[in-house]
Amino acid sequence: MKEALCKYLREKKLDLTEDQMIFWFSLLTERKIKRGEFLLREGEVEKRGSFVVKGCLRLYSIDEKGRDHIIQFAPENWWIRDMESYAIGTPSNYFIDAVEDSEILLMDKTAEEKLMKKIPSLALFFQNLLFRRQIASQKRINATMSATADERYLDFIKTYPSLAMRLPQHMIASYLGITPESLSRVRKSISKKKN
Amino acid sequence: MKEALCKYLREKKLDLTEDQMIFWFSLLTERKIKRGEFLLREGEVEKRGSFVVKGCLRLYSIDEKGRDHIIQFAPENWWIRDMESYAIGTPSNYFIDAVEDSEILLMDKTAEEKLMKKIPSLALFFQNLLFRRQIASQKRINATMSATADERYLDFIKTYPSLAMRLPQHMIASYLGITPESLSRVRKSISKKKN
DNA sequence: CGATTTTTTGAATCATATCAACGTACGTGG
DNA sequence: CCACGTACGTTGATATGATTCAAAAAATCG
Repeated sequence: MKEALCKYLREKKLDLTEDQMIFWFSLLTERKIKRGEFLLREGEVEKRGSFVVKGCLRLYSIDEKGRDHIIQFAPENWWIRDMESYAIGTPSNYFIDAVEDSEILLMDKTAEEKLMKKIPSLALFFQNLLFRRQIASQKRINATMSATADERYLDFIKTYPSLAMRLPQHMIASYLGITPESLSRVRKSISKKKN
Repeated sequence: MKEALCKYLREKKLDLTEDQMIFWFSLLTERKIKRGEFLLREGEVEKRGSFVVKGCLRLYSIDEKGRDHIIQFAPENWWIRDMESYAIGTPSNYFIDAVEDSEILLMDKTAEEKLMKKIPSLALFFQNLLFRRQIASQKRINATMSATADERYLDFIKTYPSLAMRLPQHMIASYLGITPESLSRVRKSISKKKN
């Protein structure tokens, strides 16, 4: 399972020595989780991050009315965790579970700290990931304010075409911040326009 | 003007030596900008970040219909820039201007790189800022999906009470992603409830 | 295959937007 | 320092996009 991470790092052009890789791997835990299985529940403290080798996870909240709101999807080669709970140590307001049967690599906090200390180039690499995520979040904030549901949906399938294929529609709706019914209507009106 | 930065760093418990401070200051440019003056316009490339000593800046987009959407406010002791344009070097989709007459310290990209290399503890400090911003962005994304305009407004004045006092209402509306008219009604209905 | 989940559709409703008008506050130049 | 003009905030009437609830149709799973 760990070769997947190797391959990912090569693609990201992060060159680590054999020793560095082995050291990193020694800090990771492999795990398979089934669709619907939880990695984090509201109220728990996030103590680790996950790298998705296969499958897909999601980070989401559930509001007082019982509606869920997906903050992030994590398909292959994505990292996922509740950063707030992880960083500050407070009980999480979010859930993380598997959207599909998945294979993941877990890295806990002490492991991460050791790793960053020992391999500074990795620290830089993770910082870059954080940077990109922040850029993406800002775009998403802007999009929810300035674009209609149609536009956001079209943008979603353009940005994440493979996700749009594999995910159930109600989850895409949840990510877009609309109801499944609305998404269904959006799709209908779009397909009309195309013909 | 630079003492303001010193004070800020002390509050943040970032201990730098005299030499380090002097080195940093040598890389900064002081500037005063008047209300309404631009620091960045759509189409330009962001080449620097600003630390606000006094006053308030804002980062916002303008959509095709001419409506503006405020992504971030930066009052005293905040850093502001269009990270996307800054990091990737692409033309910005945003504007940055002064909400009030302001005093700022500018740091350009080469300065930042030099600084991070020379003072690693500062790199860590900035990384922490980025972390916190990401957490805040995630919360904001979640809020726009799960909370009503009323709730988001109440949350805003709770989280940024001093900003809520100084800023014109239409800007708060723009930040919340609603129209000024709607905010006016939201405020009305809230004040009714209180009596 | 049946059972469960997901998607679609319809009708009523709700939150917010839009447009227009009016009053108010504000800062700017004479 | 006042008067004027512009920007800001409020209000009303109406429009619109999205939600809600209910139910049927379609897809998926065991």
